[in-house]
Formats: sequence, structure tokens, C-alpha cells
Amino acid sequence: MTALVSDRGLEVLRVIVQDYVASREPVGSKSIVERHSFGVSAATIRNDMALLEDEELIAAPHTSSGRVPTDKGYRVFVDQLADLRPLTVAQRGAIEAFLGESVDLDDVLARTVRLLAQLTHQVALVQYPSLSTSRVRHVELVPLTETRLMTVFITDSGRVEQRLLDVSAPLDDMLIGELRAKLNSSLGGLGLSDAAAKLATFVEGFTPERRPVVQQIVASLTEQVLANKQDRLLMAGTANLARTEEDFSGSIYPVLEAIEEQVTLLRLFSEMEIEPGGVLARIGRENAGYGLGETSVVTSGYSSSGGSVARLGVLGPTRMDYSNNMAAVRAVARYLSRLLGTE
Amino acid sequence: MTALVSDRGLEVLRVIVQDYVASREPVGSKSIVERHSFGVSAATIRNDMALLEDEELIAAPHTSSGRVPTDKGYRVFVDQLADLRPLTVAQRGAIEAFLGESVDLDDVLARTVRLLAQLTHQVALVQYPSLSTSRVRHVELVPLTETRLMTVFITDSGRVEQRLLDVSAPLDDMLIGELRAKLNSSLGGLGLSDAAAKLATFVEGFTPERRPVVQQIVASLTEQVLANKQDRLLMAGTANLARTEEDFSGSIYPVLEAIEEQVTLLRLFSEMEIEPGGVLARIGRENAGYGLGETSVVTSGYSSSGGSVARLGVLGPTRMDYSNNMAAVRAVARYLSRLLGTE
DNA sequence: ATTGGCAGTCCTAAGGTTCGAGTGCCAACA
DNA sequence: TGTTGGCACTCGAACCTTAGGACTGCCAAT
Repeated sequence: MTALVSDRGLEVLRVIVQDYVASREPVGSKSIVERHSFGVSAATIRNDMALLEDEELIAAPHTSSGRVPTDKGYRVFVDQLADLRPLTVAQRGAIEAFLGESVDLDDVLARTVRLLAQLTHQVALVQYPSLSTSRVRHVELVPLTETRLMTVFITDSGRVEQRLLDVSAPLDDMLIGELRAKLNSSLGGLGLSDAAAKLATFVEGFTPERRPVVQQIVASLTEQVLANKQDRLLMAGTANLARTEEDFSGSIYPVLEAIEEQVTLLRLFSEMEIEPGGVLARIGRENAGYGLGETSVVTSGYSSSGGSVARLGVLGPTRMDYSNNMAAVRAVARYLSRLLGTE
Repeated sequence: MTALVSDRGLEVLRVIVQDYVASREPVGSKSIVERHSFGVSAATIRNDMALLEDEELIAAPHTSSGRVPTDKGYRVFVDQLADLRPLTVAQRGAIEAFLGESVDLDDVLARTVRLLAQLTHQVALVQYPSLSTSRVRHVELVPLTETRLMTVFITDSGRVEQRLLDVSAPLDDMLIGELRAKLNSSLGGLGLSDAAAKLATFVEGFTPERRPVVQQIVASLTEQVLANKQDRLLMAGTANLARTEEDFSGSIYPVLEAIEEQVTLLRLFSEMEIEPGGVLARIGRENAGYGLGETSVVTSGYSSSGGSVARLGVLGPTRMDYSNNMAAVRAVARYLSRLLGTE
């Protein structure tokens, strides 16, 4: 399809994207020959631009103004033209210094998302890692009142899950103690799906009059075992949307509204294939289904000790600095994988 | 100070605030006599308005345009004129239905903050409750690798605190087991400050070569015991800022930036005195120190089972519907107190 | 394939005018 | 003393016109 566009034509597309992203103004043939040394005249550039326009890689906001990249143009830029230079030493240093201090998983992720926002000047997103390959470490039952109980569930990967529970019959300490002991001895060390299976038949070892209460507790625990924090998302840097307000046709209201709905973003994340170590961009209208037709999302995957993968990335106006942002996302994802992999 | 302003004058202030909040346009004497039945002529209203202006309760954006409330005017309105009608039945129903389903504390608060945002169409804030009066329920040590450990700390109020820890010497299961047993037997049931005191001398019961490791673990636990989730804040409804964008002189960028800094908001919260059951407003420039000089904050306190108090509230442009928002904040705070009080 | 030239397009900024809402003030009035 | 109608005045919002300029598209020449 780009067969019609010469190499120089692609080079022209590159500088159009770069200049437009930098200046936010449509770029004309004259300013191209001024700012870049193509060794040809403006008229020649104009011919190339006409081809690019035929291919719908650039478009003119008004009949006689400079050209602006289309979504398709950004796509070609990202796929063929962007060079992801590694971060500067200072930036790498900042990552290490900032993430190095973390005290636990929550802290690591909270710092990561802030860091990413700062590095890219966009909205940053970090999904909680899936911990499906982890094993049961400990189960704790904490009676709060006669009929109220907290169940705490701990895995060897550091995930802690708590839940409140109202039971239908009064609890006695004997039962709680017995239950706790049995739960821990039969579940300890099991993988999560095995643990869930075991819980399904757990109630059988109890006398009929105790079963209802035990059943309630077991049901709650089963939920916890299967619950996956991967449906959680951290976000930072929403203020950056306001900074780049002019890049949105109307108000930024619909965008802010869309990204407040975490479910939306998680679905969007889940639709993006992640090649390990790679970084992916979804551009402009590709996100239209989510009310985010004027934004782009750059993501990468990171892996935690469990070997499973979660995503992180940034979201911003279609007119964003893809080179920088993709490099930053990639670097942070890699660093995070390294950090979590050793745990 | 308001001695110079007649009762009718205050009534005029009320309708100016109400009309301006509703229409976002400066309100003139003529439109007042049209929309409200004062039984006097526009000229008379003008005289009252002149007095209100002398008192700096209203101001004219331009020499010959309608009047707009000043911060001081909003203050008088809030203190003397606003009537907080109770929520509608439908709204009360929504609160009960929405919060009733919650499964644990995190869930309750997450739902609360979203509810409040929806009810007020502003940015909603909910501070985590202080749990200082709770007692130690259980301490769990989870070895992850030879030198890596997770400490989990559970209180009877349902708070769960986890932390990762690298220790300087390899751990053995014997030590962990002994430590776990001793910790639980000596801390169980203690109040938090007592527990911290006990931890300070805890290391003494161990042999010298074990002390360094024990000391590290104890130090981590002490931090956890003293850590207070009250420095955490939930937020929802930031999109509402974009919706009311015109109410801010420049961009909403500085506002978004300020509210991303949770520390700022917590400090702001902490400066607002809470009378139990009351609801308070900080208006416009009163928040200037926080980069929030064009916003108002409406808060109330709520109490959890511990008897201690945390805050919740909404933040929005100075030009906001104080009556509605204060009523909503009060209602949600009360409902939340009731809900958490029974736990 | 490239280039200079040139006509034509259309946006933007600046300046000027009108229009009207609203005020302040005053003299008259109850 | 408080209220009212009248009136001159102010000043922003909206609209129009004009001039300027940045570009393009096309063509004929190289």
C-alpha cells in the first residue's frame, strides 16, 4: 500500500509527525525545507506531500494550510519510523532511585505509576499483576463479633486478601480454632485452583449442624482464592490531560469520564496483544469504542515472579510523542519485571 | 458588620447566589425582580445591591454588568442563608442500596466516594478512618525466600497491613515459628501503642547471634503497628472538574495537579475543624495556600467503630451549589457512621 | 524527477461599529 | 426614611469588514 510513497516520502512523513507533535501547528512544505536538509526544493516536498495525502497519511485541516498526520499516518510512523532511543542516564537513574525504595508490592506499583506519569507527561496506568501461579501460604480467621468474621488469605507471592463476613449462626472459638487448623493444613502449599477444588469438598468433614456456618466461611474463602487483583488499576498524571487540552476537539470531560471507569481501561488493555518485551500503541480512532477516539494508548507487559504478565502504559492525546513515550514505557516495564522477578 | 445590610438585603444576596450558581451569569437588578417576587422595584434592589457591594459581598465583573457573589458573599450565604434540605427519598434509597452491598472496609469506602461524586457532581474525597483504638488480633510471618520475609499485621477492626522485608542473615523455620508464636502470645489483644512499647523490648528474649535478624523484623512490625491508614485518601469524580471548566479562570490544570497530591488534601482536611455531625465549607481564597484558591471544599466527619473520626467531602469550583452539596455530604457522612459503627 | 513561478484559497488578526444589559444618580414621592 | 421612575453613561459581546500571510496546486521549463 505504501508502495506509491518513496523513501523520501516516508522521511517527509516522519518530519511532519515530529514537527507537528513539537509545535502543534500544521506543517507546510516551506518550513520543512527550512528546518530539515532534504536537499530538494519546497515544490518537490509538495509533490511528496500530495502522495502522502493520497495515501491518507496526512491531511489538511483547511484547503490552504499545512498538513497534519492522520491516525493512519501516526500508525505508519509508529510501525516504521519511530526510533526508540534508550532513556538518558539521568532518567535511568531516576527510575532506579525512585523505585528502589519501595517497601511492598502496593508501594512498588504506586511509585511506578507516578514515575511513568512524570517521565511521559501523560496519564499513566499500571495494572496489578496476576498472581495465579502463587500458592497458599496461610489462612487466618478473625472473629470480630458473635456473628461477624474476617477471613484473611495470604499467598507466597505476597498477596493478602481480606474479606468481611456475616454468618447466620453464632461462632464459637472452638470451631474457629479447628477450622483454622484444618484449613491451613489442607490448603497450605497448594496452588490456587487446587485450593479452590479442595474447598469445594471441605465442608464434608463437619457435623451436619455445623455445616451451614462452615459452608458460609468456605464460600467466602473460595471467592478470595479465585479473586484476582488483576482487575485493579492504578492511575496517575490525569492533570496532564488538562495540560494538553488543546489536543482534544471539545472538552476533556469525556476523556476524564472514560478513564475513571477502570473496567473500560482494563478491557482496552486486554485487547492489546503483548509480545514479551515489546511495546504497543493503539492510536486514535482505534480506541473509539471506548469514548477514547482522540487518544492513544501505549502499553507494554511486565512479568512478576509468578511468571504471569500484567500491563502498564500511558494514555494521552493522539498527538503525542510516541518515540519518547514508547521508550519510557518499555524501560519502566523492563525495570519493573526485573524488580518483581527477584522477589 | 452586616449591620448595614437589611433583611431584604440578605434575601437579595441569597437570590444572587442562587441565580448565579444556576445560570453562571452575573445577575442584574432587573432579572431579580422578574424572577423573584420582592414586591419592590428594580431601583430599590439596586440600592440594596449597592450596600451589598459596599460590604464586599458581591462584586461587578465589569463596570456595567450584573453582580457576582464574592468569596465573602458565599461565606455569608453558607453561614446564614443556606438551607440544607434533607435528601429526597430516591437519593436516600440510592445510598442504602449502593453502600449496603459492600463486602469489606475498602469496598465500603470505594463505594462511598463514588456515590458522593455522583450525588454532588463534584470531586469526592474520602479519608481512611483512623484505627488507633483497635487491638492486635494476629501477626503472621511469611518467609518468601532465604532472606526475604513478609510480615502481616491484623487488627480486630479489620485492618490488614503487609510489608516486605529483606533481612541480613538467612532465616530458618525454627526461628520463624518461635518468633510467630511469641509475637502472637505477647501482642495479642494489646492496643496499638502498648504493642509498640512491647515490641521495643521484645528483642531481649533472644540470644545475641539471633538478635540482629529479630531486630529487623521487629522494626518492620513496629512501623506497621504505628502506620496509620489515615494518610490515605480515595477520590472520584475528577471528570466533574472538566465539566465545570468555565468556572476556573485559566485551565483546570493547576487544580488537577493540586488534588493529585494527596498530602496536600490531607493537610487541608486536617485544618478544618469538625464539629460532630456538622458540615463545614472552606470557600475560594481560603484555600489559596494549596493552589486551590478558586475551589471550595465541603467536608464532614464520620466515625468508625473505633470512635475515632475521619473526614469526607467534596471539592469543586467556588461557584457550586452549597445547599445541595452540604446536604449530600452530611447525609453520606451520617450513613457511613451508622454503617461502620455497627461493625 | 525536479524546480521556480504564480494564481488562488482561506484562515487569522485587527479594527471598527452597533447593540443592549445594567448601573449610578437624582429628583420626586409616600 | 425608604421607594420609585427616569435618564445618561459605561462597557462588553457580537458582528462585519478588511488586510495580511501562509500554503497549496498546477504548469511549463529544466
